[in-house]
Amino acid sequence: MTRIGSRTTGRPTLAEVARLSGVSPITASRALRGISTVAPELVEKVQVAAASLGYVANPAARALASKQSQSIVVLIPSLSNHLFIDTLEAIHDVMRPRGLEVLIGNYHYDIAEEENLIRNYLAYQPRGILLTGFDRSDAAKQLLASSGVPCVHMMELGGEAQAMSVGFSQQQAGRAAARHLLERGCKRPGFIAAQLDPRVMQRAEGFRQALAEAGLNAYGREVLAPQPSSIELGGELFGQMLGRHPEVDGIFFCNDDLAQGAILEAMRQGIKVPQQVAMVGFNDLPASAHMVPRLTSIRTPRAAIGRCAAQALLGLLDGKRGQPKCQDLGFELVVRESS
Amino acid sequence: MTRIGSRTTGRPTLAEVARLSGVSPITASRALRGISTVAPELVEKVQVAAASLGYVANPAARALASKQSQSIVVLIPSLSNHLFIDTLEAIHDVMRPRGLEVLIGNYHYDIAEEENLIRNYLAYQPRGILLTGFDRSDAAKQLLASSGVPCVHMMELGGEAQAMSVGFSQQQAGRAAARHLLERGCKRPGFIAAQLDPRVMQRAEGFRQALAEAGLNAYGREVLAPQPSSIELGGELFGQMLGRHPEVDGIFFCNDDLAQGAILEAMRQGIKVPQQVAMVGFNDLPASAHMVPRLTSIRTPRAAIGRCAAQALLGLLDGKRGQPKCQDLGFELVVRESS
DNA sequence: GCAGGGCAAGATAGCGCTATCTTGAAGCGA
DNA sequence: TCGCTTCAAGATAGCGCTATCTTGCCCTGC
Repeated sequence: MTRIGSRTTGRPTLAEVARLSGVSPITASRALRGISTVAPELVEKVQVAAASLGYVANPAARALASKQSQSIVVLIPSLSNHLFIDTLEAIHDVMRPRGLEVLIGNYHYDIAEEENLIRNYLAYQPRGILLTGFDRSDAAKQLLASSGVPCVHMMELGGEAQAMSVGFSQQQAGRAAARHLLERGCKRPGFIAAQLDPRVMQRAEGFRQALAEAGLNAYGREVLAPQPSSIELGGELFGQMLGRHPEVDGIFFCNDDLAQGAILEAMRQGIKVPQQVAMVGFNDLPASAHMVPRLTSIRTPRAAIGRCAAQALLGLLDGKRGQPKCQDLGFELVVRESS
Repeated sequence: MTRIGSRTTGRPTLAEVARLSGVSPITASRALRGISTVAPELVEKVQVAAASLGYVANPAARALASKQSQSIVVLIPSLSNHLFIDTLEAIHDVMRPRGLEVLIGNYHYDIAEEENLIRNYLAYQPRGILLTGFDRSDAAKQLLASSGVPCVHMMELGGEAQAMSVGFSQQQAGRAAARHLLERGCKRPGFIAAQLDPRVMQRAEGFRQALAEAGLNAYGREVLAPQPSSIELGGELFGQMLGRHPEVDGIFFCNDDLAQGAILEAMRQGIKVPQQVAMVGFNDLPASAHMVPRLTSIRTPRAAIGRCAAQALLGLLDGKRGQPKCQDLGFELVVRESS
């Protein structure tokens, strides 16, 4: 009879599996972990016993004994933004089949909150950490470095010399947008951005560079807002742009939702896109291809970044050598009706 | 000197905190957990020591010793759908300040996968589980029941007698949409749906009931597709509706993205909304208020459901009695230009 | 035939915490 | 003053696993 009221949980333990299959607990442990030194017929017996008891190993005990959890941590700056969802799902798709739990930390674009999350999540002894970009507090970097937990950086490239990164050049993407507008004959291009996180500012920098190279005033027509980007804000900022710079004939938006809001606002105001103002978005969100007019956008490999970053991390865990430090997955200008 | 190469992790332990503050480990443990039987000056000393060492308790050890993790599990059918993001964020906002980790399980609308996730997540000995709806395998229900882990069901109401639920009546929402179309003078209303999960079908049922009560053929004009809903699919299904039932003069969409796709498709085809076809969406997603025409929709309390469900679960954990079994948070018909 | 190597299986000893029991000093009334 | 309760603090004993060391068997080869 089971002892009721003891400190036990009622869940079957490895010891019970071992007893049922007539081996020692350590052999049962090895059998279930697929360690090859166990005889095939014992493995079979143990698996049958485990299945019949509905045994699932206690992750806490496992983590404590082995000094390693089966979890990996992903730190992202926002969940409400559709962007990171695709990346997260791809990460899940890679990690779960390997039995790794994905712990998600959302730091709401707040460096201090990120540092805090890192401190707390390191206590879980994760197998690895996936980070967004390179912009974090020195204390956070210090924590990560001294923990020895493998890290992969997503979205941006470069960063610290030793850092592993999977992403694309935000700056080049900004340049590509500018060049496209110029090629389409825009003489007075403008830039609308929100959130103003480091990646947005890199795109802005690329955009400005390309304008400067074309002999235009790089900072001529910009409307920047610190709040999170949204369709609603896109309409507003577009209105502000028209008020301040009525001559604008092409706009690059740092995110598609802003551009979508602007397209809808333009329709309300009877402004013709692209005849009066061309528009180029960023990220190629699902709605963009269906706007009227369909939105030209820079498609970013969000899912691929998640997948490759996850795989790179697994590579680090398996001790694979010779992995590239820096994976540039590029981006793609998808030209549609709005430009 | 610390022993290198031993089985230890290098992270500071409770024992070190205790040594540094001159108390026993158990007293340090109690001090850090805020257990009131420790003298204030000792608490202070322990906290100072912990801070100076950068001590963060090992969750695995804590979970193993106490038979309880500091995590709660949320099972949702999809992440890519914007719907559950709002709910998830609200749950996080309630749980994290209480020091609870949120483990997210996405079962991709697959009952078998959900059962599997439940089996695996129960091994974490979570403090509680938040579930989506009531539609799951008997084995899953059995697992949950015998685990004794408190559960709260989100999105739908009712279900099993003992179950705690926070949501709204999907059926009533479907009725409300139908009644609104009828009030607006629609004589030949139709219904477009995708995904066809249980909640969608409940809305369909409510919609049909209201039509029947008005003396109309309840199943007259329906276009149902099993694949996930999306803007693109909305345009397609709208096209199918027009092909099969050209007389349709008002459509209820089971999700806003379908309606958005239909509005955009209507614009392309030169079909006037609402003059030729009125449209009513569901969920009031962010873009809906900005469509041209602005989309009438049924606003669902997604964030509130997450928040209330999380609070209800905390209530169960704290052993609060007399909580309502069933919290109906209602919904709101937001009438805009499309109807 | 026997020493030695190889290797499957088991015994042992924790991992870093907390539940529970024990101790001892202080407080209090008779 | 004494015996009682009260309660802060500590000692002890695991939680359920796995790393590591040990055992003992079998197979070689000379």
